[in-house]
Amino acid sequence: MSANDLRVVKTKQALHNALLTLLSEKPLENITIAEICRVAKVNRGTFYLHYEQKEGLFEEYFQEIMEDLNNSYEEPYRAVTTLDKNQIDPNTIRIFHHIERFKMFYRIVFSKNVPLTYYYMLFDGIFALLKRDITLHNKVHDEISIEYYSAYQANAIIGLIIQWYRQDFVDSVSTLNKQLAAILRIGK
Amino acid sequence: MSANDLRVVKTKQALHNALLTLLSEKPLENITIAEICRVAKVNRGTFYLHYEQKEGLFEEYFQEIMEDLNNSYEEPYRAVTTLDKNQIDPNTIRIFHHIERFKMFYRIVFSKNVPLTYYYMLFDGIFALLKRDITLHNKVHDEISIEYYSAYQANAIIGLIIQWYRQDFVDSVSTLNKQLAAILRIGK
DNA sequence: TTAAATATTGAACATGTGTTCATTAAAATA
DNA sequence: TATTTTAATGAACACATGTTCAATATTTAA
Repeated sequence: MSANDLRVVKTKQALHNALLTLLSEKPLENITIAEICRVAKVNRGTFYLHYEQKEGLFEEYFQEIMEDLNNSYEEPYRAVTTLDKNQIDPNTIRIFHHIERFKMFYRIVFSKNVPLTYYYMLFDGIFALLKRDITLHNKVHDEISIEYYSAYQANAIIGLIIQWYRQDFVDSVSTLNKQLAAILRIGK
Repeated sequence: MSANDLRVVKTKQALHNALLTLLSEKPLENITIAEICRVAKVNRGTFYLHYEQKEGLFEEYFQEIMEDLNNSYEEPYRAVTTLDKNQIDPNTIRIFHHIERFKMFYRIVFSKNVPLTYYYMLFDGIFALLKRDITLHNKVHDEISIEYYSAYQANAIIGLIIQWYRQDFVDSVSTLNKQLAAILRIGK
């Protein structure tokens, strides 16, 4: 099943559109594979040729979103990231902008009936950014494992995002930036 | 459906035992409701009288486990918790002992195809413990929301647990305790 | 112990899941 | 363009899901 084959491209596109259409009507958990295929006018067997679950289809979108997250840090802004408490500037923190930008998706990612997969995708993304930064500035003592330290910091940030999500993202991006900056300032 | 009715008690017990039996054979995701009912010798319709999904059944176990977590902190040990970097002593941190004790369950909780529900149950448990401790010692500046701060710290600890889980809990409890203590010591 | 209350059962139904396989249609390539 | 390659289809299968309802069995309470 060559990814370049026009038939494959057309089929995936139809499935993508169908999922988007259905997501605007109801939550992912209430959408069935049979339904997606009916809307996409694609044979159900064909779906299984490309994906195992409807979650795999959503995952393809999410990967694009994770690329946006990475791109945020290719800019001169890279920051949260620079966990140096003395230099941090709330305005240079990009991650909350990213979440806000795609909050429609993150509402799905954080909903309680969805599998942990997406959570791990986000975790891995932030983990990688932080690890890169921590390694570059190697400001970690010998006794601390960079892996554990990165996991700690990455998930801590997601903790803020969870709290934010649970209030349906009512707080502003700048509130989140300030909270994080203040928290990091405590241990100074 | 009175929870005291002997028939209800017997039915739930049968379903619990069936789930445990099946979990020793295969992962939760591969277990079907129909299968649980066959093993439990309970009518499938009866299952739906008490639960909506197989996940609800697992949730009942997990609630007991969360009680163990809370009990850990009713002892004079309460600690992680006491996020005062100057006083922290790795040996007083109980949470990793708890995870180790129930690692069979946490392997399920953290597996990627399981719904986020259990993650949130753990998060809420740790969140509550930390919030209580932070409030008691109110060592937080005015600019920081206790909610955000608690969410940050709670999820940071879960970050360590995720990293631990991903290596199938090979590291010792004391390694985890030392890592956390060292990380907290950084911001001192 | 008897009567009333109610949890469980079994059967049935429409729909979804995941898989298979021969047939058809569309795309790649020569 | 003609030929080869291969993705998509439709039909069928066994099984799971979620729901309904009258009949039955167990428990509770009088």
